[in-house]
Amino acid sequence: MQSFTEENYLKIIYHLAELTNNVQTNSIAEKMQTKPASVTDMIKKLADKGFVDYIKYQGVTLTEKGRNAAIDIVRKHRLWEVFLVNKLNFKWDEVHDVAEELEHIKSVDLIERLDEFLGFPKSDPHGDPIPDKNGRFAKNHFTKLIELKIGDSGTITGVSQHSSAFLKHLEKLGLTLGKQIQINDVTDFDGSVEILVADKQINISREVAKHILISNNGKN
Amino acid sequence: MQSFTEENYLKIIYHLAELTNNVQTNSIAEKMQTKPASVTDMIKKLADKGFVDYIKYQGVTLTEKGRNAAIDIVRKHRLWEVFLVNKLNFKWDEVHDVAEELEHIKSVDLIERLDEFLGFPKSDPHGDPIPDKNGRFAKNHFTKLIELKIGDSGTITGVSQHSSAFLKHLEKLGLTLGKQIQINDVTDFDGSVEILVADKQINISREVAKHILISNNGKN
DNA sequence: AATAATTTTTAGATTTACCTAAAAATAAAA
DNA sequence: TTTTATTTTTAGGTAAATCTAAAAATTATT
Ligand SMILES: [Mn+2]
Ligand SMILES: [Mn+2]
Ligand SMILES: [Mn+2]
Ligand SMILES: [Mn+2]
Repeated sequence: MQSFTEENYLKIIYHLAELTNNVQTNSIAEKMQTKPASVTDMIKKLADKGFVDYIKYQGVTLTEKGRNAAIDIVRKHRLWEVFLVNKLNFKWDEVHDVAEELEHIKSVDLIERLDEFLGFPKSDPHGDPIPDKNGRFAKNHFTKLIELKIGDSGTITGVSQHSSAFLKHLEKLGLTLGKQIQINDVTDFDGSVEILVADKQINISREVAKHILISNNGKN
Repeated sequence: MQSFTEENYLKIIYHLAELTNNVQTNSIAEKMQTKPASVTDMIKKLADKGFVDYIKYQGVTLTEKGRNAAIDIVRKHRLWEVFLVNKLNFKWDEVHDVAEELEHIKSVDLIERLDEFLGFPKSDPHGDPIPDKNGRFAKNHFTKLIELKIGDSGTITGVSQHSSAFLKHLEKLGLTLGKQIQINDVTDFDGSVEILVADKQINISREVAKHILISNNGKN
């Protein structure tokens, strides 16, 4: 059984490993909002417990056991987010912090019943896939909106930024999950993108376009 | 903001204070499954923070602030128990341990929305009253089944023992909340009680009868 | 009132998760 | 290939919550 803190480390290592196989001490420290020295301490402990493989100065990788533990926490986090949005009427920008706490509740039974209660959802309110009880899930294969060309179209199916500020902004622009969009123009000056959504033409900044994920996109 | 541990101390002191106004160090230690020396340490801290009044060797009493904090935790615990039983189909004997964890999730918004989602329940699966968001609740005024006389009748509206073993036993006997019962006889030999429930005559031990709470009882 | 039993507190340690400052290793630049 | 910069680790320490053993206070019993 892992502590609250160990679970947070595992989850963060897991997410960082999605970007780079070998995860650096400093990246973990940044995400954990702690100091590199503390991370080294914890890494040693996680290695002792068999959750990570660790070579001094070479960063860490999750073991099978570590990855499973991490995926289990991700599963809980996302299921709770679905619960908060679908059952308790939270907005998608309000759920992350509460889910950060709920994900640590230890009861296999609880999470399986919750999954059932929610109708075995496949993705969370931000479009992220929810692992099943065996840890399996389809890896999303989205294109960033910023990478689309003029004339391309598709459906908003995810976001790669979960901050409340960003999500509220999208909401205001009407850019929510499931919405159909089309690229009309890309501004030379600042890289902002003109898109068509719900029959309206709007302009979004490059920064915003970077974090919107599109699927099912018909290239021009 | 209180820590997980502080919250548990406050809740336990609150429950003990329902029995005796001045709560002893040893009773707290027993309930917390810790040592008296640890309790003394924590009591000092809680006193510093203004949650309890404390005089050396004289035990503790909750301050207004401490009582409010404790009631808030009790409210969360009981609401989560209702959720687990009514929405996730847990049995009444399976919910306590999970609720012990869930009660520490810190989000006022969450618990108010949960309350609403559940339809503002007035009591939990064990018949215990649920404080409203202002901490107000009707204090139950039940009679222990053991105190009834032959011929008395009433409705099972609570239990004063929450162990899984006890609750499972009641379930098997058909002695669940809302059931109508009548006292038919009390055995001289062992103090066991003959009761009528759902047209069936059953015998329950003195120990069981002590922990069943009856309301609305028509005396003979 | 004196003695014994119980309860409670202090003293001193331990464990977990942190921290700062300095040393060591690795990577990048000159 | 040195030198410099960055990353990572070690060393030593702190705060929270716990523990054991022993001392002190309170309560109960003779
Ligand atoms: Mn989230
Ligand atoms: Mn999410
Ligand atoms: Mn309970
Ligand atoms: Mn209960």
